[in-house]
Amino acid sequence: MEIEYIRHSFAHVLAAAVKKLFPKAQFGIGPVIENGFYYDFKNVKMADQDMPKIEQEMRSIASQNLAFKKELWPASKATAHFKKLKQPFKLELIKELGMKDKKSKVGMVSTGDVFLDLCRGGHVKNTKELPLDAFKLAKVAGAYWRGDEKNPMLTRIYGLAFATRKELDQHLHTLQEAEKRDHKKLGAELDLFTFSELVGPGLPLFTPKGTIVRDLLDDFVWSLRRKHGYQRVDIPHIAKKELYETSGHWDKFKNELFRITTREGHEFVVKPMNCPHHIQIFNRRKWSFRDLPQRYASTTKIYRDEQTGELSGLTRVRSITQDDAHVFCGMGQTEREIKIIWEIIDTFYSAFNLSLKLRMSLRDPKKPKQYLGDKKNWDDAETILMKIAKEKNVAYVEARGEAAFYGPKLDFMATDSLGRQWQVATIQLDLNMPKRFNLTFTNEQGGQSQIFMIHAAIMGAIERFLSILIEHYAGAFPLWLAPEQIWIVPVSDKWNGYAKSLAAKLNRFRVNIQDENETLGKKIREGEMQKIPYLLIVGEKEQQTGTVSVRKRGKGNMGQMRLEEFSRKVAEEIQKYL
RNA sequence: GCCAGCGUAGCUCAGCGGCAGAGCAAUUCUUUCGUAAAGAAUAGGCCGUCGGUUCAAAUCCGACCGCUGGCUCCA
Repeated sequence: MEIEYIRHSFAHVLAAAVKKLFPKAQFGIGPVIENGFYYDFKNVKMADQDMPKIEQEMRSIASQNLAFKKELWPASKATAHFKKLKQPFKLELIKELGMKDKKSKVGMVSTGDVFLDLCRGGHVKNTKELPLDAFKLAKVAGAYWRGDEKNPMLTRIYGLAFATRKELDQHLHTLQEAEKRDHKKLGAELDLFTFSELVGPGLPLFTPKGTIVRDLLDDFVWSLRRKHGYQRVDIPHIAKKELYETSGHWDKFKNELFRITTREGHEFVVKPMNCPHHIQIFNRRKWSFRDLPQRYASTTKIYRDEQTGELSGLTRVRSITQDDAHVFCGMGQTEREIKIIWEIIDTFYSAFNLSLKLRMSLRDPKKPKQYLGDKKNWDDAETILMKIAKEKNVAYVEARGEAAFYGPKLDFMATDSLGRQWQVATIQLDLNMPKRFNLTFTNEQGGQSQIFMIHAAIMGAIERFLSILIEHYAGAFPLWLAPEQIWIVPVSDKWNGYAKSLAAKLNRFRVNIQDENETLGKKIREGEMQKIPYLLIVGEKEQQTGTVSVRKRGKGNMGQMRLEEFSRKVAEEIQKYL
């Protein structure tokens, strides 16, 4: 791939520039990534302001028409070379290449005479081939050597690189568009949620408008579940430590649990998950095969003590509202139940024009200690999920090591209007929790069989899903979801009375009257910026004829219409969605 | 948690050792308006918090709190 050569070559040029500007720099790795490249350095102290300097140096190096040349060196020679230059990371890499004997060779790539790097190759022939108008250093960040937090933190410089200037501009434009749609910004502008320093980081507070949207989303999920025999249950937000010791969460996530010690010294945990509570509801009595499946759903908050550095807007929070459901069934019912959930997921996401891709999240067979239970259970569960995906004839990517600690998952990835992918819904098949909690039912033969448990979240977390929706729609929610659907805008306050009478007639919708003392133009501008789906402009003409002038969001003036007709059309438009 | 950057009015930001500033928003008054910003006046500040340097700190230094972008983590 030509573009990969370009990006990789730029990484080397970046390293060469850093070597010149920071003689003490130690070099990590410099791979190609989506849209560009990065290179990791130690002993490089810099900030965003220093980037033009480095960029300039890169241009000056690249314009010297330096050839990229790969040679094979004996590992011992390369080791000696990097030892002399005090490059511990390169030495570690050579060691890790697993040289079998002394004759083993490693690749060394030179950029003219300015830089020599351990590298497998894949460059353009000469720096003169590099499109100097199509690259840009993007940002500086910290990154652990080899991605391990026990290792030293290096300075990572990210760069963007494309084959042409046009592609770079296009990408920069997309980034700009994404910034405009940033849910943190729109959330404040549209007054959907807020944070308080007194409440704490990662704990979003939802305003009246934001709460309307949350409730509508949750109602939608529930309307789909109810059709399939789900029952709502309600649970407390804390439980004794022992519940999580039994479930295995205590061992696995001890550090991320919010804990409470009562005045009598008992230890409680703020729930980080709902399954153990749902399990206790299921376990209140003995079940027969005739009673199964039992399907319990709760939309409820869970709390996880995420590290502060991981928190971000609504995407990653400490108080998470899950639309969580658990199905308790016999082995023979799992397939049907999973297909039902899958159908709900398809219906739900198509309502938002979000297309879904499937990820099969399986265990990493190399790390059995990370998972509960025995191999046979895991093999069974993974086989069932793969069989269903095959029957549905849906392509999927297999993600080894992405399973939950209690079972494999079908994870659904949504692609938004900017082409970005987000993990959303999840279906998890779990044979391990039922075992740990000893969940059984009486089968047709009168014996006891093990319960199979399915964890299902349609939105996943409402906070996160809302952030995706805000960015997907750039804040312009579809009519059924808009917290304010209609604004009635009197031309002047002489018509406030007429506006009031209209509002009363439209009270099945979410309507507001803009009767403050402002010019019409100002109020329309406000309405457009608040992304209100319909503005009804009313003045003398409208009052005399009993009509409204309809202005549709983004479309401008649609002309006059009888109120009844408008009302009917809006009702129809809402109906289309649900 | 780690690395880097940033915290000044409700919002967006200027000021960067010597009296705390602008636009928008808010309030009051004027205006009564026909499809994306009417005009005037008023009010609004522990310059994130605590400590240090200095005759003097929003400004320089340190710690903490918070935010942003990465890294690590993510049931």
